[in-house]
Amino acid sequence: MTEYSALSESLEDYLEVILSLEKASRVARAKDIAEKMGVKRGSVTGALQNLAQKGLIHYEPYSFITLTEAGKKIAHEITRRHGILLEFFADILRLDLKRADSVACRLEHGMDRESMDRLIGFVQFVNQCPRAGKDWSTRFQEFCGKGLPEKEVCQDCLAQCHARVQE
Amino acid sequence: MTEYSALSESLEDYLEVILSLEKASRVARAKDIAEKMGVKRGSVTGALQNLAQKGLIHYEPYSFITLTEAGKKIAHEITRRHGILLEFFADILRLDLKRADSVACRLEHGMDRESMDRLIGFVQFVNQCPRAGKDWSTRFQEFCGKGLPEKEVCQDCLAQCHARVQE
DNA sequence: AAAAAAAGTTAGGCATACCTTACTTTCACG
DNA sequence: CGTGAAAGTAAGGTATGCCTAACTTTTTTT
Repeated sequence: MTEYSALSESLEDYLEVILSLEKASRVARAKDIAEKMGVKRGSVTGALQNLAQKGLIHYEPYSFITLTEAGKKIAHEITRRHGILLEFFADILRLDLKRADSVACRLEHGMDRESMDRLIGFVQFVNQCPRAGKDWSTRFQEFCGKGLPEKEVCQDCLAQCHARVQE
Repeated sequence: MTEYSALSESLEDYLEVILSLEKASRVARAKDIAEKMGVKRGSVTGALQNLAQKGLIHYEPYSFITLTEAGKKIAHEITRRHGILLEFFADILRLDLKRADSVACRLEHGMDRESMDRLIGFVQFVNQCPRAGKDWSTRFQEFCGKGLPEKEVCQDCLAQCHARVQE
């Protein structure tokens, strides 16, 4: 049991941002963290001290910042949550990328492991189950604008779907 | 445009709780609010003063608490979000009620209007589209345990689905 | 290598949102 | 009707998380 439930949303965000900066530039600089987080440089220092004290980053004043193994683990977990939520909102709910990303960002902290696993499963299921799939998501998009179509259209849709799986 | 985005998550929770207490008992008492929120009685007073000052509740020290029209509107909005999320996590993702409720509670503050509307649409779509529906959710549940079934099972599933819509 | 610019830190402030303890009001019942 | 328990409030404390302004360190530029 990784006891990181103690991390605040804000600190989770910091870890996520540090990970993404590490990926992009090998190390994270306070200025870039501030920029990505939308906070001022001064606000970053305190957060870094906090994370360092929790053993999640390597931090020496006036030097570069990297994640520890423990920090990396958490950052990956958050990033994964973010990614799945993004996929759900963008690919399944068909929200535009920007909005999907922003809502993923806000929800990622509220998802527990089990709910997350279910959501992952659901995204996979929609991708793999012949009754769902990409074209089904497109149907959903149409549904959002016009509601359910004529019965014949539905019958047709299902007939095609049926045919496809018999190949 | 109802400018209540300024409300903190905590205050949104207070409104939601007050609404549910009003429904149950016509008025909300500070003690019950404290109990439902899982905070101490003393913490409630400050929140109530804050809400009163924002014009969202009728509040006189030592007397009962009711929502103003503005407060009612927000409380209903939050409650609606909660309900939809609950439905999604319980009926579609098939999480048990308790967990679905707790995750709904945590996510409800992060949902914006548009994402909410999409999710509402999706829940409706899953209920109405012949390719989805209750039995499809059951398939999902099986998928969670065992993954996608044999091809023949899928073909069979779709054949039945097809037959149903031709009735 | 010195000065200027950029990056980072520190210190002090503010708002939220809890807590606890002590005090006040209300209400119910004897 | 008056008193004690329950409900409510007030005051003061803690932690988070942001801000600004002033200061220090580092890096760049000439």
